[in-house]
Amino acid sequence: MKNTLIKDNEYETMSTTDTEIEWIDKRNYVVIKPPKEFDFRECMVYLGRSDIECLHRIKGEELYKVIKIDDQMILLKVTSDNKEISISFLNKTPDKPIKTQVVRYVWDMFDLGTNLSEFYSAMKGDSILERLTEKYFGLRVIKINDLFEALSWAVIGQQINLKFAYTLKKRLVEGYGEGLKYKGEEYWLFPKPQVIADLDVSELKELQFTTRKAEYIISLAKYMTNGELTMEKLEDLKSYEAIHKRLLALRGVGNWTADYVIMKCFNLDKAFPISDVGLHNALKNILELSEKPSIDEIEKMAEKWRGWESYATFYLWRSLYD
DNA sequence: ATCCAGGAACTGT
DNA sequence: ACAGTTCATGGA
Repeated sequence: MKNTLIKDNEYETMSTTDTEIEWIDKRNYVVIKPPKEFDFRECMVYLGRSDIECLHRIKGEELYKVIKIDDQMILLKVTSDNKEISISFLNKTPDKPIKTQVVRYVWDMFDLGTNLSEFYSAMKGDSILERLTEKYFGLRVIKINDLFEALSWAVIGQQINLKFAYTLKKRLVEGYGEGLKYKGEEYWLFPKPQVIADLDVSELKELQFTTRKAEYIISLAKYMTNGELTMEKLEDLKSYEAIHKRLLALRGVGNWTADYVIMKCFNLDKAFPISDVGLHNALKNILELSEKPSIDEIEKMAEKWRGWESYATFYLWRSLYD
């Protein structure tokens, strides 16, 4: 992580694996320069899809979220006019090394390193996606930087309606996560696997988790705390296929969960939760079908999406919130 | 009341 | 390999 200070009030750059992040340190806030294919409002529509989401708060066009870096709870307010993304530090102004990590966090959360123009040109001529890429121009896959959170959230969402899924997540977060109070409101972090690993199934059943969901999440937490399952180990596998196979070996993780997690935690845009009911409903609506399309039919439609299945899925999900 | 929900494991063939 | 069954509870 090298930072080159150029001049006061000019962008300094931070290199990532594939791009450079341009940003400015303004003391109690920082400014990031996003790529031109970025629309903050479109991303906020997705972020605002549940009114009981507990891991961030939306007020008007402002996103509030607490994150933890180097053992410090940092409450962020994120806003953007699409030319700049501004990140304000509300509860404390961190030092420079922490700020660089916050910049990376927000950069990754909005998947700003992906070249969306490539996606858009690949979708030209596609009967479904071309229209969506125009309609939702600048929408980016909202990532989850915590593998355990992504896995747990996917397990929670298995075979139950989304509203109840959010209720379960809220109970888990407020029961076992760390919170920060600021101006009368609470902000939460997703629980650490170390905490969940020591729970008994009965403790999660009290929150109305089913026995299976409780078993899955506790065993995933154990794998993560004993080091069998880490982000680093998965990244070392490199390919989508290898990571997918590794995730499938975990109890409670099937095809849908593996693809969902890869989509939310990795920069592998071919992850494709093809069995997803939301995806099916989006296609049914857009194509004005009387029944949801079959997997075979979706595979046929998705031939043109090859390499961009995650983004195609995400744009279809977005269409559910119009 | 009935059906389904951002599925996955288990069982039997 | 593949299809059918079970899990389990809330929401519309």
